[in-house]
Amino acid sequence: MKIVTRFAPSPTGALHVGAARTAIFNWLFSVSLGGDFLLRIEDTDRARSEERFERQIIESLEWLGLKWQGEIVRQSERLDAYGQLAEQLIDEQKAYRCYVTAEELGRRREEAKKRGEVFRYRREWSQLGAAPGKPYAVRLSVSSGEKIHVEDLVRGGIVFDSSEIEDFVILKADGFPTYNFAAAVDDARMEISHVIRGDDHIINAPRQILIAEALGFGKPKLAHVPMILGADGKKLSKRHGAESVTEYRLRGYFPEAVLNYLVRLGWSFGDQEIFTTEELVEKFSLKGIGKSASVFDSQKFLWLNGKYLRDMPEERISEGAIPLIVQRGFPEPSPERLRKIVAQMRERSETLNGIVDQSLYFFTNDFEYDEKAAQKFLVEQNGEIFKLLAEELHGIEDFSHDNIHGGFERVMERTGLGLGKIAQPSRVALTGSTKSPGIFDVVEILGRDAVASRLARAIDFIKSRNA
RNA sequence: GGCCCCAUCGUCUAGGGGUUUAGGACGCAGCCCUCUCAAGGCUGAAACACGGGUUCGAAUCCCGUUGGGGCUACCA
Repeated sequence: MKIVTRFAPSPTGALHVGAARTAIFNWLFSVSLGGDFLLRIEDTDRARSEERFERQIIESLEWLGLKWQGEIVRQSERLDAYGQLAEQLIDEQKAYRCYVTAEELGRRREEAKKRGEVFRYRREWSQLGAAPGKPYAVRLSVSSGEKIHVEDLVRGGIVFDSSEIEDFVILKADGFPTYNFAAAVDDARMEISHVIRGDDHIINAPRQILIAEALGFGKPKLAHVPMILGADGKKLSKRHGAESVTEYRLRGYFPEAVLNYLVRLGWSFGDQEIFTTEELVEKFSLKGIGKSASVFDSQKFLWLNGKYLRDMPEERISEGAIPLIVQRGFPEPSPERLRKIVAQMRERSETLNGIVDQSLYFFTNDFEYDEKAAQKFLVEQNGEIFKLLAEELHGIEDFSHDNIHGGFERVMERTGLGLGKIAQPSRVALTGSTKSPGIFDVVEILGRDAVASRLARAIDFIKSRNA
């Protein structure tokens, strides 16, 4: 059997990490088995679907490197097909027109709830309010008292009682299919062999099976993967903060890291934490998927991204950093200088944005002193050190790490102080804070002029403060 | 409420009857390295939800309880 999977997002928002993981699982499954991975846009909710979301989802998929085969299928472009199939079911008496409005139904549901009853649509209401030309929905006739067996590749067999399922709508009054109908029809039409989707769809499985059976279509194999929960244990959603792939891209995460983190949420391969994409393709299988929901841990995600950051070819980091630097209003540094900054900062950051945000003092002399740091280190006796240091560094011909080290050594000799006593105040004078790469590296990257002016600035600062 | 799913450290997970003093990872704590911060290395604290079975033996199998989650739309 040819393996065909699909990712079927509805364009009602950015690509959510939960949806992204579903896409990743489908993609990995098909790629690892030499099958096809298709993309279908489920834009049957006219009110909520927007084209910009579709574009955003596609962009995220491309960014993650999830390539699909063939044309994108849009359900909104296939209205005729769903309509026809619905008509066919009506002709075969497997479905019928329902004239009861959604509002009326809502009212009845309310009432039933008040009485503590479970509301289920009854066929006898179908002619309620029927009139020529009046809009209607199409409902599937569901006979009660039957067992519907769902074979799930992750969970095993699940049995539903058809009595629990009302005659649900397959075609809305606006002529659009409902999710269940469109999905069942398209999965068959696109010859999807395996449907891998979130746990929250388990409940839809029997309905889609009913539709496929009514239509005489084959049924794809099903695999329901556990959901991703927020830190509060609830279904991950907008209120959990950064939850879209776009968001993480903008925060300076790498696509490989996003892929790696997401795939490990709910799937595992022994003890392994880090996977290249090639390894994932090689090692992925449905067997590794767990059954319980997982909590999205942004700290581990950050750590993983940092891991990738430390391993990544330098050029790629530099390339990614340039726009961020420019975006913050600084001129683009020379490649050599950027290379040095990146080499230092990649050890101290987790994301691309982190690198840039933590190295602002490399790009401007006009930075603020950290208040506590200034309090402690920009004091009278250190002013003398800055003067000596300025002298020693000024005389250095070749402004390299080793020669700078020598300059510091001479200051140490002249003052009788240890390196720490000199480096730390200098760090504050040069970077405004007590945290930075090694002081010789900082000095080298800054260059003679910036170092001189910053030391002078610190000396002035001390003076003005004492005045 | 009804239906469905799930249950190993705080979190992601390994383990699927004896190999287990339950392993790894994030996070946390300590130590080492060290000019600070990181990175890196080492060490530590930290879990089989509970109750019944089955079995010579159960984290592993079964049942129940409890807890959590999902769905309950002319949303997907």
